[in-house]
Amino acid sequence: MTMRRSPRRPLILKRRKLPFQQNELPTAGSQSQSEVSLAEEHSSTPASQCFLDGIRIIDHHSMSDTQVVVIPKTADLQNVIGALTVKGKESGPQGPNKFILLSENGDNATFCHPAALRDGQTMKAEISHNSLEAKPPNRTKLLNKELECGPLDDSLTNIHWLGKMSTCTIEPEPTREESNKENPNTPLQALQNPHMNEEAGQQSERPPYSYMAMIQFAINSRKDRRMTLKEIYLWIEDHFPYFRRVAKPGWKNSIRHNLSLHDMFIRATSPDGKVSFWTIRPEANRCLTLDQVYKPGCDPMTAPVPVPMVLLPHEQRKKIPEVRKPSTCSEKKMKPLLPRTDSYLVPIQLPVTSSVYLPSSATSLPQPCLQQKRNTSRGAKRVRIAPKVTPNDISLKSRELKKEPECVLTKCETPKAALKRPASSSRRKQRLIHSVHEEPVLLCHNNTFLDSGVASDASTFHDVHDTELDVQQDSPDREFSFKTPIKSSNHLTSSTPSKAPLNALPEPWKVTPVGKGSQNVLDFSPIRTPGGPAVTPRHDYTTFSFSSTPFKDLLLFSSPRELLAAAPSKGTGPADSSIECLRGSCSPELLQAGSTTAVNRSITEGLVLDTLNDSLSKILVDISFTGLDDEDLGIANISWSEFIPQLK
Amino acid sequence: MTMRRSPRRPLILKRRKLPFQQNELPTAGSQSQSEVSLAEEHSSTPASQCFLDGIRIIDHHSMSDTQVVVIPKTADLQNVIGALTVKGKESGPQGPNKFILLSENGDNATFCHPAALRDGQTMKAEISHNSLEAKPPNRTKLLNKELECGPLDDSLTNIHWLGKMSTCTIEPEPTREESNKENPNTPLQALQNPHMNEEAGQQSERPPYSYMAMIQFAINSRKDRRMTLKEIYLWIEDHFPYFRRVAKPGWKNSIRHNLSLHDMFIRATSPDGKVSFWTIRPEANRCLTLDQVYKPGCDPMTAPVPVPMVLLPHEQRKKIPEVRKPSTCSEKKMKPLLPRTDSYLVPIQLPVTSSVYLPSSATSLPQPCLQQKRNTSRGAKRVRIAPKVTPNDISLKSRELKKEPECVLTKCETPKAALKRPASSSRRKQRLIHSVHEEPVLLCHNNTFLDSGVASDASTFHDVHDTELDVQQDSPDREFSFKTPIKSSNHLTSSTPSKAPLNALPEPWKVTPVGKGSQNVLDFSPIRTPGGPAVTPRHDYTTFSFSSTPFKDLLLFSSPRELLAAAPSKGTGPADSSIECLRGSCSPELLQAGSTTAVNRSITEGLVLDTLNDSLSKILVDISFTGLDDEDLGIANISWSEFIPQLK
DNA sequence: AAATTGTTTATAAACAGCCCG
DNA sequence: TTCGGGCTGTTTATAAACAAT
Repeated sequence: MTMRRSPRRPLILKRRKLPFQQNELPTAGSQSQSEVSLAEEHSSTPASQCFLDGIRIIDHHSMSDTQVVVIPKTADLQNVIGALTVKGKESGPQGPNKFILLSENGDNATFCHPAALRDGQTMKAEISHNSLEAKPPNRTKLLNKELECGPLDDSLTNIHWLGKMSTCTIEPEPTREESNKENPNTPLQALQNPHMNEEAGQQSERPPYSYMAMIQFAINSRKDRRMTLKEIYLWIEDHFPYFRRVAKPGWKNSIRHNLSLHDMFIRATSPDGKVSFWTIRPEANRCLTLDQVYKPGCDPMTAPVPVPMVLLPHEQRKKIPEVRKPSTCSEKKMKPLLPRTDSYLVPIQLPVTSSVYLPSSATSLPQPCLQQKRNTSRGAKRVRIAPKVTPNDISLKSRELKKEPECVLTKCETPKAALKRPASSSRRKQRLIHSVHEEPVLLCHNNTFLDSGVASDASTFHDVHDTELDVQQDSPDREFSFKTPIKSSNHLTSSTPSKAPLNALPEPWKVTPVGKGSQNVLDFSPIRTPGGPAVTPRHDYTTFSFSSTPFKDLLLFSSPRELLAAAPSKGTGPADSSIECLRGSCSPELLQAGSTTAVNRSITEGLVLDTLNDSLSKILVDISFTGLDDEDLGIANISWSEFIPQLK
Repeated sequence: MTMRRSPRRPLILKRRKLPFQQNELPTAGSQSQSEVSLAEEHSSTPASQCFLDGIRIIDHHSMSDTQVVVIPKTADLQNVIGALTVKGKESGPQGPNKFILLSENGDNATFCHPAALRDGQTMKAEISHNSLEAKPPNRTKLLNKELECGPLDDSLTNIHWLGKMSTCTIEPEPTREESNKENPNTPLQALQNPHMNEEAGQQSERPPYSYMAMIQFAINSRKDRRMTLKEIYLWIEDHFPYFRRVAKPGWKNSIRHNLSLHDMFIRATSPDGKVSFWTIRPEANRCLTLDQVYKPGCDPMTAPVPVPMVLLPHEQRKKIPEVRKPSTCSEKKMKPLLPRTDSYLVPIQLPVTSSVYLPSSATSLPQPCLQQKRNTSRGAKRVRIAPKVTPNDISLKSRELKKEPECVLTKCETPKAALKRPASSSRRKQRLIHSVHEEPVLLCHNNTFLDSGVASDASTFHDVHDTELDVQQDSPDREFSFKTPIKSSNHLTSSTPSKAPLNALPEPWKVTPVGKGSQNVLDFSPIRTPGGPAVTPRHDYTTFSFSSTPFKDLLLFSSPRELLAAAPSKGTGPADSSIECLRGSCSPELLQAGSTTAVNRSITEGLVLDTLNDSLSKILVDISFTGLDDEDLGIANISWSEFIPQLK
């Protein structure tokens, strides 16, 4: 049908580069407005940690190896297990290994975010007064206990786009209550509405979310955070009528494809094996819901975002600076709240005012760093494609900024010293490996093995590290150029098939590399555990108190101390233990599963983080399998030169 | 151009189901022919293991915690490190942790497969007499030391399809020697040859390999097993002129896409940071090369395969049984040597005669298990979609076959007993989780953590395990039916967009579930380490001598003992230690990286295994992060009922 | 400024397992 | 009962949009 034009992903999902401010503004909250309200409550009881269903894990007051697990009566066993798993992994080998499990009677779960508790305990009452979820009230109880997880906070909802949603979803077909069937109404408006700009156009625009995001929205809307495929379909159809009306039926294929592709989605089978649910890997789930991604009443394009990110002292985030080429009118209203920031590079985020996001296209960089036309600086570069460096530059420039000891190691030309682990980013792929030091592992000591969270964790940041290094080293020196002749083929030239190889670029500006020496790429993006909604602040930093390695400077920040200073409290006390974790003492799971305790991040980061999140596991596998850090290994560390003098 | 027909993946890559013989034939080599020759030499020195560049790791004759590493002078340091890494991980925490590194002078590397050593030592001389590699002699030295890795064995080459390749690749353009440019000749034959069936059609058929496979071929053809993107392009163009002639330029996009998508491919940057190479994760690399995938002179469709698989006593593998609907004449000559066997399920394989593969479409199942028309039994099912079970059936049927303790546990309804780890397959995704026992981890004991190869490993097979279980439990009992009405939409109905929803199936047979009780799904597919070419037999089984857990029955086989008995030697002595590894004592990396020592497998398995391989890491991450086996944990095991009586 | 390299999303499609009528 | 079809799930291919170099 329809000529099968080449599948076009929604333009809104286009990646754009949100440059990080790379000047040394300690800034943090320059033109702060007022949006801090969101999730800034509940900073008490630092040794407590909330999980799904309101399960809390508290340090025992006296025994360091023991923790108390408070389990609400309504909690699922699986959530208990999940929480314990997360906690256990988070705590690592040195962490407490005994748990005292207590049943919780009522609603004294004051440790957790109220929304999270509500989610677990009074969820069923939630549905009715949840007008902001914008979900058509029909089909609220599709299955037995699969209730919609209410919005965490009313202030979170009342969203522009959702508002349109709510109106439109109710109107089209009110008769879908009992019919749990799949596409009950696709026949109707399907074809007569191909342009979706007219009467129903507004409501049927393509949502600005990726399939992966929508699936997360759907799954996280459930109390137990699992959904069958069919329910995911329905949820998406309910909340995004585009898919019910105008989308081709292939969108379900895409949903399935995404479920299969991303290993953040895992399939679980009910105990009786009857149904299979799709869940989100708990360590990867940051519990994004649809109502979280919009700030109440804010225009996503211009309004500030609830909880902006911090922990990047110099990096200033801007919302999409340009007007986003106002063509394709269907996009104008579907502004994504979570535009891809800076090529998926997501900094750690602390609760600050929302204004750190530059409002809109108006504000350029506060510190103009010589942009050309687009005010994007080449700040945080994430995808680095074989940066050019010469050894000279390395030694020369490597101490420009931080002068970390590891920097030198990484770039060291002598193979012996180069026993670093291959770099890996927190992206899905793109873990750069410096081929000199391919597999540094030498040790087989007892539990330094897979357990070597140290090495694995460090490698997670290795990429950043490299980034900074490579940024500094930039000299034109290449042995063989990749220059390929223009390939005067009469059949398509570009290896990337593109619709218009003709230069029809509306905005011809380009960015010049600026001040490469002062780039602060923050690569760390800890992953939130499903301990209640994302706005829940984390109080418990005690799980990061590892003893393994001495504290090392975070390579991620131009000045880690500065970073710490800039971090606006809310658990700054244990912060450096968490940073230590970042650097070199956490196990991979800790990074993955245990980052619940990390600095509070904005929910709006979630979607972006999800990408990282989904990827992190893959990279961490590699880390686990490919390399262990040669340092921090303790006993099993073997000196290479001792054994291979001829290899020196 | 060309109307942009919807991208059509090569039909040859279609998955087909190669049913496993599930009857109890101890068989192993029923109608054995003669193809054992390939890699069956060098069964001496069982404690030696070869790695890249001819590096060998040998057990020390007296000290159990020590191994001797023999390093040829030509070996790269990185390969040394890689080998040690692999070996170390393979050995696991209990393995030797001391290495004596010896430099090897000449060619006394008798432990390794000759081809492997040749690869590492006399490689440069290899290129010239390597007519079988079918690589046009021009452009043999593209870069400094990137020499083509010669064919492992002359008997491996001389391939049907490759023969065509060699003739055609030389002919088209002899003038590409100096021009390292990218598409020097695409202009010429590009468009006038769109149907590729005529004069140059034969040589320009689409190769039956996936992009992932071809990239592996390319990278592994290099001595150092790394290639730049451009070299990958060139290699593929040289060896598969289809891409130079008829393919749309988008194929390069696909190459890049595959490189990014599969995390088996990692990008490494040269020490000076100038170039970035693409490499294959060493643990994931089974060193497949193009010349390995064809048996000398065998018709891939009908001829037996060099080293068939074993370790599945009852499962009988057939080559693609059907004639593969001889339409689309371009496919007829491009028979894939490695058809997708049984939905990517790859069993362990032992060196037996090739006849275990059923020759062709002629032979049905040796033990007719009531097939309908197609002789496919529902034997090894890999993708299981929420089979229905009733609790009654569980208890009733769960002991039908094996009566493993874990089976009962897995299906147990009481949450306490259900502390199993979520099931996970060795596919890319599809790790089934039984939601009751979501995160069984409770322990935080010292090195049982990420190090818990036991649990992780076990979980790798959990899926199979579940498969068997679920097979037994099959009763119609469902609470909510997913039945969706026929969706009388006038716009496309099927959620999976398909070209012909009209039932134009040439073969209308369907398979009936047969003898569900006697299914033997072998889910284990150890991954080969880059220790020389895949044909190299592995002698070293000592690394599997773990002490952790008592031997447990392999859930994978209906009778593990039988399986062991059926395994035709070649290291059967340590075989059960390896099986023990399979079951519950290996660390994930051992599965992943250390399976070098596992039973010898056919090179032809490689492509299929690659898929698993690429996936395994992802799954194993999940395993590492999500669950640890509650049994085999030793000290850290915590009784749930002890702590949560109220959850009982 | 343009081409190359790399990442990610979208869509189509083939196919397998499972269920149901 | 079997069979066919629909749903679910996995994987590959292709196009495309970007980003970074």
